[in-house]
Amino acid sequence: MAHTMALAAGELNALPTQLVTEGRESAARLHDLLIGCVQATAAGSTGSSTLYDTVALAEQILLCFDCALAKLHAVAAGAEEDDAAARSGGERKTERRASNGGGNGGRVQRKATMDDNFLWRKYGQKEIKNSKYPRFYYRCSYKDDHGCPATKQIQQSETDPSFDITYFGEHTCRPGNDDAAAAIVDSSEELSAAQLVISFANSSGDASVCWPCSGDDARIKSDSSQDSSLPCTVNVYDEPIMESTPPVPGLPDLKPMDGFLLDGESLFDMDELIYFHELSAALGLLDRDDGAPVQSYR
DNA sequence: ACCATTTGACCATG
DNA sequence: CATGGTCAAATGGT
Repeated sequence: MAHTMALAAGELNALPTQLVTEGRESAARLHDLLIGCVQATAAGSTGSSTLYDTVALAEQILLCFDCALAKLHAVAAGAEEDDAAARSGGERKTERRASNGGGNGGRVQRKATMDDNFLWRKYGQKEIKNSKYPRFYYRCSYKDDHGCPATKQIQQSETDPSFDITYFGEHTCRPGNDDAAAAIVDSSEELSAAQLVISFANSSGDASVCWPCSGDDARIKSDSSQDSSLPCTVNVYDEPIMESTPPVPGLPDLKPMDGFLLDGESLFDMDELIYFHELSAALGLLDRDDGAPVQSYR
Protein backbone atom coordinates (compact mmCIF):
# COMPACT_ATOMS: atom_id res chain seq x y z
CA MET A 1 0.00 0.00 0.00
CA ALA A 2 1.06 3.53 -0.58
CA HIS A 3 -0.09 4.91 2.71
CA THR A 4 2.75 4.41 5.08
CA MET A 5 3.67 8.02 5.51
CA ALA A 6 3.50 9.67 8.86
CA LEU A 7 0.18 11.24 9.58
CA ALA A 8 -0.21 14.85 10.44
CA ALA A 9 -2.31 15.28 13.51
CA GLY A 10 -4.85 17.32 11.63
CA GLU A 11 -5.39 14.55 9.12
CA LEU A 12 -6.59 12.01 11.57
CA ASN A 13 -10.22 12.68 10.97
CA ALA A 14 -10.32 12.70 7.21
CA LEU A 15 -7.71 10.11 6.54
CA PRO A 16 -9.56 6.89 7.31
CA THR A 17 -12.07 7.65 4.63
CA GLN A 18 -9.34 8.65 2.25
CA LEU A 19 -7.43 5.49 2.94
CA VAL A 20 -10.44 3.30 2.46
CA THR A 21 -11.32 5.18 -0.69
CA GLU A 22 -7.92 4.67 -2.17
CA GLY A 23 -7.94 1.09 -1.08
CA ARG A 24 -11.20 0.64 -2.85
CA GLU A 25 -9.83 2.22 -5.99
CA SER A 26 -6.91 -0.16 -5.91
CA ALA A 27 -9.28 -3.06 -5.49
CA ALA A 28 -11.32 -1.73 -8.39
CA ARG A 29 -8.25 -1.68 -10.61
CA LEU A 30 -7.42 -5.20 -9.53
CA HIS A 31 -10.96 -6.20 -10.35
CA ASP A 32 -10.66 -4.64 -13.81
CA LEU A 33 -7.42 -6.46 -14.46
CA LEU A 34 -8.97 -9.72 -13.41
CA ILE A 35 -11.97 -9.12 -15.61
CA GLY A 36 -9.60 -8.56 -18.48
CA CYS A 37 -7.89 -11.84 -17.69
CA VAL A 38 -11.22 -13.63 -17.52
CA GLN A 39 -12.26 -12.29 -20.89
CA ALA A 40 -8.94 -13.17 -22.46
CA THR A 41 -9.11 -16.65 -21.00
CA ALA A 42 -12.70 -17.21 -22.00
CA ALA A 43 -11.89 -16.29 -25.61
CA GLY A 44 -9.51 -19.18 -25.97
CA SER A 45 -10.72 -21.79 -23.60
CA THR A 46 -13.35 -22.67 -21.05
CA GLY A 47 -11.85 -20.35 -18.52
CA SER A 48 -10.35 -20.87 -15.16
CA SER A 49 -12.54 -21.46 -12.15
CA THR A 50 -9.71 -20.13 -10.03
CA LEU A 51 -9.82 -16.92 -12.00
CA TYR A 52 -13.54 -16.59 -11.47
CA ASP A 53 -13.02 -17.18 -7.79
CA THR A 54 -10.41 -14.44 -7.79
CA VAL A 55 -12.81 -12.06 -9.51
CA ALA A 56 -15.47 -12.91 -6.96
CA LEU A 57 -12.97 -12.24 -4.23
CA ALA A 58 -12.12 -8.87 -5.75
CA GLU A 59 -15.79 -8.02 -5.91
CA GLN A 60 -16.17 -8.95 -2.30
CA ILE A 61 -13.25 -6.74 -1.40
CA LEU A 62 -14.90 -3.91 -3.28
CA LEU A 63 -18.08 -4.50 -1.39
CA CYS A 64 -16.21 -4.43 1.87
CA PHE A 65 -14.72 -1.08 0.96
CA ASP A 66 -18.11 0.23 -0.04
CA CYS A 67 -19.59 -0.81 3.23
CA ALA A 68 -16.65 0.56 5.17
CA LEU A 69 -16.92 3.88 3.37
CA ALA A 70 -20.60 4.09 3.98
CA LYS A 71 -20.24 3.26 7.61
CA LEU A 72 -17.37 5.67 8.01
CA HIS A 73 -19.48 8.38 6.65
CA ALA A 74 -22.51 7.38 8.62
CA VAL A 75 -20.44 7.75 11.76
CA ALA A 76 -19.09 11.07 10.59
CA ALA A 77 -22.53 12.35 9.73
CA GLY A 78 -23.88 11.28 13.07
CA ALA A 79 -20.98 12.76 14.93
CA GLU A 80 -21.30 16.00 13.10
CA GLU A 81 -24.54 16.92 14.67
CA ASP A 82 -23.19 15.92 18.02
CA ASP A 83 -20.10 17.97 17.36
CA ALA A 84 -22.28 20.84 16.38
CA ALA A 85 -23.62 21.07 19.83
CA ALA A 86 -20.37 20.13 21.44
CA ARG A 87 -18.42 22.82 19.66
CA SER A 88 -20.80 25.61 20.28
CA GLY A 89 -20.18 28.24 22.87
CA GLY A 90 -22.06 28.67 26.07
CA GLU A 91 -25.67 29.55 25.86
CA ARG A 92 -26.86 32.88 27.07
CA LYS A 93 -30.12 34.58 27.04
CA THR A 94 -31.84 34.43 23.71
CA GLU A 95 -34.64 36.29 22.15
CA ARG A 96 -37.90 34.81 21.27
CA ARG A 97 -38.21 34.49 17.56
CA ALA A 98 -40.25 37.27 16.11
CA SER A 99 -42.21 34.83 14.03
CA ASN A 100 -42.97 32.62 16.95
CA GLY A 101 -46.31 31.01 16.37
CA GLY A 102 -47.12 33.57 13.80
CA GLY A 103 -47.99 33.05 10.20
CA ASN A 104 -45.05 31.68 8.38
CA GLY A 105 -45.45 32.02 4.70
CA GLY A 106 -44.12 29.29 2.50
CA ARG A 107 -41.76 26.49 3.08
CA VAL A 108 -39.47 24.64 0.78
CA GLN A 109 -39.65 20.90 1.04
CA ARG A 110 -36.85 18.80 -0.23
CA LYS A 111 -35.85 15.21 -0.23
CA ALA A 112 -32.30 14.64 0.76
CA THR A 113 -30.09 12.18 2.50
CA MET A 114 -27.67 14.59 3.97
CA ASP A 115 -27.32 16.56 7.10
CA ASP A 116 -26.72 20.25 6.96
CA ASN A 117 -23.45 21.86 7.71
CA PHE A 118 -24.24 24.07 10.63
CA LEU A 119 -23.76 23.88 14.30
CA TRP A 120 -27.02 23.45 16.12
CA ARG A 121 -27.99 23.52 19.71
CA LYS A 122 -31.10 21.78 20.83
CA TYR A 123 -33.29 24.02 22.89
CA GLY A 124 -36.54 22.19 23.11
CA GLN A 125 -38.61 19.14 22.41
CA LYS A 126 -42.34 18.96 22.14
CA GLU A 127 -44.93 16.29 21.73
CA ILE A 128 -47.06 17.30 18.80
CA LYS A 129 -50.74 16.61 18.83
CA ASN A 130 -51.83 13.84 16.49
CA SER A 131 -48.24 13.00 15.81
CA LYS A 132 -46.49 9.86 16.83
CA TYR A 133 -43.12 11.46 17.18
CA PRO A 134 -41.97 14.50 19.12
CA ARG A 135 -40.59 17.53 17.42
CA PHE A 136 -37.08 18.68 18.26
CA TYR A 137 -36.11 22.31 18.24
CA TYR A 138 -32.64 23.48 17.37
CA ARG A 139 -31.12 26.87 16.91
CA CYS A 140 -27.81 27.88 15.47
CA SER A 141 -25.03 27.55 17.99
CA TYR A 142 -23.69 30.88 16.81
CA LYS A 143 -26.83 32.71 17.65
CA ASP A 144 -25.08 34.27 20.57
CA ASP A 145 -21.82 34.97 18.85
CA HIS A 146 -23.22 36.30 15.60
CA GLY A 147 -26.83 36.80 16.38
CA CYS A 148 -27.56 34.09 13.88
CA PRO A 149 -31.34 33.70 13.79
CA ALA A 150 -31.38 30.31 12.08
CA THR A 151 -33.38 27.58 13.72
CA LYS A 152 -34.57 24.20 12.62
CA GLN A 153 -37.16 21.70 13.69
CA ILE A 154 -36.77 17.99 13.26
CA GLN A 155 -39.56 15.49 13.40
CA GLN A 156 -39.65 11.93 12.24
CA SER A 157 -42.06 11.33 9.44
CA GLU A 158 -44.98 9.12 10.31
CA THR A 159 -45.21 7.65 6.86
CA ASP A 160 -41.63 6.69 6.15
CA PRO A 161 -38.34 6.35 7.97
CA SER A 162 -37.24 9.82 7.19
CA PHE A 163 -37.00 12.98 9.18
CA ASP A 164 -38.62 16.22 8.28
CA ILE A 165 -36.26 19.05 8.94
CA THR A 166 -37.72 22.49 8.73
CA TYR A 167 -35.39 25.43 8.65
CA PHE A 168 -36.29 28.89 9.79
CA GLY A 169 -34.32 31.99 9.13
CA GLU A 170 -31.00 32.55 7.50
CA HIS A 171 -27.60 31.80 8.83
CA THR A 172 -25.57 34.88 9.44
CA CYS A 173 -22.76 32.95 11.09
CA ARG A 174 -20.71 32.87 7.96
CA PRO A 175 -17.34 31.26 7.51
CA GLY A 176 -14.63 33.71 8.34
CA ASN A 177 -16.72 35.39 10.93
CA ASP A 178 -15.84 32.74 13.36
CA ASP A 179 -12.96 30.37 13.52
CA ALA A 180 -15.02 27.42 14.54
CA ALA A 181 -17.63 28.02 11.89
CA ALA A 182 -14.93 28.51 9.31
CA ALA A 183 -13.25 25.33 10.40
CA ILE A 184 -16.43 23.38 9.95
CA VAL A 185 -17.01 24.65 6.49
CA ASP A 186 -13.40 24.29 5.52
CA SER A 187 -13.36 20.72 6.60
CA SER A 188 -16.46 20.02 4.62
CA GLU A 189 -15.00 21.61 1.55
CA GLU A 190 -11.99 19.38 1.87
CA LEU A 191 -14.12 16.33 1.44
CA SER A 192 -12.76 14.36 -1.39
CA ALA A 193 -14.81 13.31 -4.34
CA ALA A 194 -14.63 9.80 -3.06
CA GLN A 195 -16.20 10.89 0.16
CA LEU A 196 -19.00 12.43 -1.77
CA VAL A 197 -19.66 9.08 -3.27
CA ILE A 198 -20.90 7.80 -0.01
CA SER A 199 -21.83 10.95 1.66
CA PHE A 200 -25.22 12.00 0.63
CA ALA A 201 -25.79 12.29 4.30
CA ASN A 202 -22.87 14.61 4.20
CA SER A 203 -23.39 18.01 5.49
CA SER A 204 -21.55 20.07 2.98
CA GLY A 205 -24.06 20.27 0.22
CA ASP A 206 -27.03 20.92 2.33
CA ALA A 207 -25.53 23.98 3.82
CA SER A 208 -26.74 25.85 0.82
CA VAL A 209 -30.30 25.18 1.72
CA CYS A 210 -30.36 27.97 4.15
CA TRP A 211 -27.13 29.68 3.46
CA PRO A 212 -27.86 32.10 0.70
CA CYS A 213 -24.35 33.41 0.74
CA SER A 214 -22.74 30.20 -0.39
CA GLY A 215 -22.15 29.51 -4.01
CA ASP A 216 -24.51 26.66 -4.70
CA ASP A 217 -27.63 28.06 -3.31
CA ALA A 218 -28.61 30.48 -5.99
CA ARG A 219 -31.20 28.05 -7.20
CA ILE A 220 -32.49 27.25 -3.80
CA LYS A 221 -32.53 30.86 -2.90
CA SER A 222 -34.56 31.55 -5.96
CA ASP A 223 -36.88 28.68 -5.22
CA SER A 224 -37.67 30.10 -1.89
CA SER A 225 -37.11 33.57 -3.06
CA GLN A 226 -40.26 35.13 -1.83
CA ASP A 227 -38.58 35.76 1.44
CA SER A 228 -35.30 34.45 2.65
CA SER A 229 -36.69 34.17 6.12
CA LEU A 230 -39.24 31.64 5.00
CA PRO A 231 -38.73 28.20 6.39
CA CYS A 232 -37.69 25.29 4.28
CA THR A 233 -38.07 21.59 4.96
CA VAL A 234 -35.73 18.75 4.17
CA ASN A 235 -36.57 15.10 4.42
CA VAL A 236 -33.61 13.15 5.59
CA TYR A 237 -33.46 9.43 5.31
CA ASP A 238 -31.76 7.57 8.05
CA GLU A 239 -30.46 4.15 8.85
CA PRO A 240 -33.68 2.17 8.49
CA ILE A 241 -33.44 2.44 4.73
CA MET A 242 -30.08 0.82 4.78
CA GLU A 243 -31.42 -1.98 6.86
CA SER A 244 -34.09 -2.65 4.30
CA THR A 245 -31.51 -3.26 1.62
CA PRO A 246 -31.71 -6.91 0.63
CA PRO A 247 -28.66 -9.08 1.09
CA VAL A 248 -26.46 -9.84 -1.86
CA PRO A 249 -26.88 -13.47 -2.91
CA GLY A 250 -23.82 -15.59 -2.62
CA LEU A 251 -21.96 -13.17 -0.48
CA PRO A 252 -21.57 -12.76 3.23
CA ASP A 253 -23.94 -10.48 4.98
CA LEU A 254 -22.38 -7.42 3.50
CA LYS A 255 -24.83 -5.09 1.98
CA PRO A 256 -24.26 -2.43 -0.58
CA MET A 257 -25.05 0.92 0.87
CA ASP A 258 -27.02 2.21 -2.04
CA GLY A 259 -30.24 2.35 -0.10
CA PHE A 260 -28.52 4.27 2.58
CA LEU A 261 -27.04 6.61 0.09
CA LEU A 262 -29.56 7.39 -2.49
CA ASP A 263 -32.76 5.77 -1.53
CA GLY A 264 -31.89 2.80 -3.67
CA GLU A 265 -30.76 4.68 -6.70
CA SER A 266 -27.22 3.64 -7.28
CA LEU A 267 -24.29 1.66 -6.08
CA PHE A 268 -20.79 2.97 -6.40
CA ASP A 269 -19.40 2.84 -9.83
CA MET A 270 -15.80 2.09 -10.44
CA ASP A 271 -15.47 4.43 -13.35
CA GLU A 272 -17.63 7.30 -12.30
CA LEU A 273 -17.54 7.80 -8.63
CA ILE A 274 -19.74 10.84 -8.50
CA TYR A 275 -23.16 10.98 -10.01
CA PHE A 276 -23.72 14.66 -9.95
CA HIS A 277 -27.15 14.42 -11.51
CA GLU A 278 -28.20 11.93 -8.89
CA LEU A 279 -26.65 13.98 -6.17
CA SER A 280 -28.52 16.99 -7.42
CA ALA A 281 -31.71 15.03 -7.66
CA ALA A 282 -31.21 13.70 -4.17
CA LEU A 283 -30.68 17.22 -3.04
CA GLY A 284 -33.76 18.38 -4.82
CA LEU A 285 -31.75 20.72 -6.99
CA LEU A 286 -33.09 19.31 -10.20
CA ASP A 287 -36.50 18.31 -11.34
CA ARG A 288 -36.84 14.61 -11.31
CA ASP A 289 -38.07 12.52 -14.17
CA ASP A 290 -40.51 10.67 -12.00
CA GLY A 291 -42.26 13.91 -11.35
CA ALA A 292 -41.99 13.51 -7.62
CA PRO A 293 -42.16 16.91 -6.04
CA VAL A 294 -38.88 17.66 -4.45
CA GLN A 295 -39.75 21.20 -3.64
CA SER A 296 -43.03 22.61 -2.67
CA TYR A 297 -44.41 25.55 -0.88
CA ARG A 298 -46.96 25.53 1.79
C1' DA B 1 -16.32 23.33 36.68
C1' DC B 2 -18.05 23.82 32.36
C1' DC B 3 -21.18 22.95 28.85
C1' DA B 4 -24.94 20.63 26.27
C1' DT B 5 -29.22 18.42 26.85
C1' DT B 6 -33.55 17.58 29.09
C1' DT B 7 -37.91 18.89 30.42
C1' DG B 8 -41.55 21.35 32.81
C1' DA B 9 -43.24 25.95 32.71
C1' DC B 10 -44.36 29.92 30.41
C1' DC B 11 -45.87 32.67 26.52
C1' DA B 12 -47.97 33.85 21.95
C1' DT B 13 -51.21 32.83 18.64
C1' DG B 14 -55.53 31.42 16.62
C1' DC C 1 -58.61 27.20 25.67
C1' DA C 2 -55.64 24.29 22.79
C1' DT C 3 -51.54 24.10 20.61
C1' DG C 4 -46.92 25.03 19.37
C1' DG C 5 -42.53 27.51 20.30
C1' DT C 6 -39.20 29.06 23.62
C1' DC C 7 -37.16 29.73 28.15
C1' DA C 8 -34.44 28.37 31.83
C1' DA C 9 -33.50 25.51 35.89
C1' DA C 10 -32.12 20.89 36.60
C1' DT C 11 -29.45 17.23 35.17
C1' DG C 12 -25.77 14.58 33.29
C1' DG C 13 -21.42 13.97 30.80
C1' DT C 14 -16.68 15.13 30.18
